[in-house]
Amino acid sequence: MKTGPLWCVNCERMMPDDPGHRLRPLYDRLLMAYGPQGWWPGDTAFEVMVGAILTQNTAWTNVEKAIVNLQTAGALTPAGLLALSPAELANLIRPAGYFNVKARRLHALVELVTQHGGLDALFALDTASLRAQLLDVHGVGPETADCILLYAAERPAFVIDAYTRHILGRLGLAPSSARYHELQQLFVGHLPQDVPMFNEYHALIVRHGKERCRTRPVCDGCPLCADCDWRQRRRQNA
DNA sequence: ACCCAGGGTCATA
DNA sequence: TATGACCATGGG
Repeated sequence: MKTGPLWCVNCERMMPDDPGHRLRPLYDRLLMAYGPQGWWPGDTAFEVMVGAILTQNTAWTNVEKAIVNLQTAGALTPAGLLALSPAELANLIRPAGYFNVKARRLHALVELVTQHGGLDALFALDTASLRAQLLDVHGVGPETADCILLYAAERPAFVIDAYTRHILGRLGLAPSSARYHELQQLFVGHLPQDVPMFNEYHALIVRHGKERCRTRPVCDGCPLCADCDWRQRRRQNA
């Protein structure tokens, strides 16, 4: 990725060339501001996988209702979920929205688990193979695959979402045209491959987004704007 | 009434 | 490659 020098428009000084150098301080500041987020909410790896599908473009509060319905129906296991008809499953997950689409996606995901003879066998795969298998499932894209890798299989996969793109853009750390893999490499390439830290980092980014998106003026009390280091913008010529 | 959430797929140009 | 339509409920 092309990266020019970073210039703080507030304090008028140069920042390190590599935007990746800002990612550790960014994490520290988010953690300081919001504290540990305790992700992922869910008791089992399978429940996390189900939640990863259900939360696609959907508020988590709605997902919780769907999870409760599945739990009550005994459908939070591969066998239990597979025992449901598409219509029954769709009805249970109705509160999460897109219920017909997501019912099919859940069945496809369970099919992958079944093909490998269970979740333990599936998660015995190396990370690259597991990610490829997940991406083969209809309805599992890069973000959902990495959510499952990180929060269910506990692999060092950094999750990129819309909030991540927004924050990186505002801080001038990546262009809006950057692709998923490029943004992911920015994090993976400049941070230790630490699963609990990746876990917390993404959760903090989402927390920050929910906390501040559309509820307050952009820089009013924002923990990322608290000192001038965060008001940097890329410049062509210093 | 309007906007959008912890996305992904598919059809077009 | 890059947009746009579509899926659908619930809370602000």
